[in-house]
Amino acid sequence: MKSSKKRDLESAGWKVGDTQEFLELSDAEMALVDVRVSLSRDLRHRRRAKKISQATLAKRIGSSQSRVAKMEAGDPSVTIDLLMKTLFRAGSTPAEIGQVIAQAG
Amino acid sequence: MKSSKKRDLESAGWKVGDTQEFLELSDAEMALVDVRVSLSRDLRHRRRAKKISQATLAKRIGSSQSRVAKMEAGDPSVTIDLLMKTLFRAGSTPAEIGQVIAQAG
DNA sequence: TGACATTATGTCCAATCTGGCATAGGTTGT
DNA sequence: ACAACCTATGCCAGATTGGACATAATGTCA
Repeated sequence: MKSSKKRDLESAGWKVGDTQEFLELSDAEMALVDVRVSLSRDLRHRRRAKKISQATLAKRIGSSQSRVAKMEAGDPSVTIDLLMKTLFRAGSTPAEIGQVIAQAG
Repeated sequence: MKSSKKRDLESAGWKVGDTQEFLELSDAEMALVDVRVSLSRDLRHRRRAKKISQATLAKRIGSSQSRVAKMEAGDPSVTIDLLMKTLFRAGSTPAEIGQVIAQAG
């Protein structure tokens, strides 16, 4: 595990702790985090490409600015289900989302 | 919406009701269901390819037979997060999962 | 048919999630 | 510096989820 990735996870709000404790994040769980982070970034890129604020996007998709912020931050309180639902609502296709996931990690 | 798809959703436990009520399932929500169903089928195919029972898989990934059954059935109580976590635990790669999602629908 | 394995369905409840609110922090333009 | 806008963070109540258990339904083989 590269320490840069550990910093990424920590800064995103994941309880990582020291190296020992870090091992409790199984491979599967880390892969899930990678997927979540990839979808988060995609959402942010797409919103910025449309040049709209988090608040505007939130209103359009029936959520709140704070939750959009957490989605884009890859916050642990955000599920992949919510991210994918949001991306679909924002117009993404299964092919695009699949592509993002295929390149996660 | 093809009535065959409506039957599929109903038989999978989704509250669909009549046509009017059915419209409440937005495009985004239906896309999500498609993703869920695709991942469900992939999980079942992979388990059968390994020739192991739901109970055996459940034990290996730290879940229960009933939940594995619900995962494979695309039950509404199963999230995409759980399906992806299960697939990762079973050895799938992001590329494989992304491919499945890209072809959902 | 009977015995056994496998899968499906229903329910429960602790844990997790989500929209919303409040507010803090940050950025931009004047 | 100020105002206006945008983003981040903390929190909460109501809703959803997931492992577990029981049990029903289905499948398989002799």
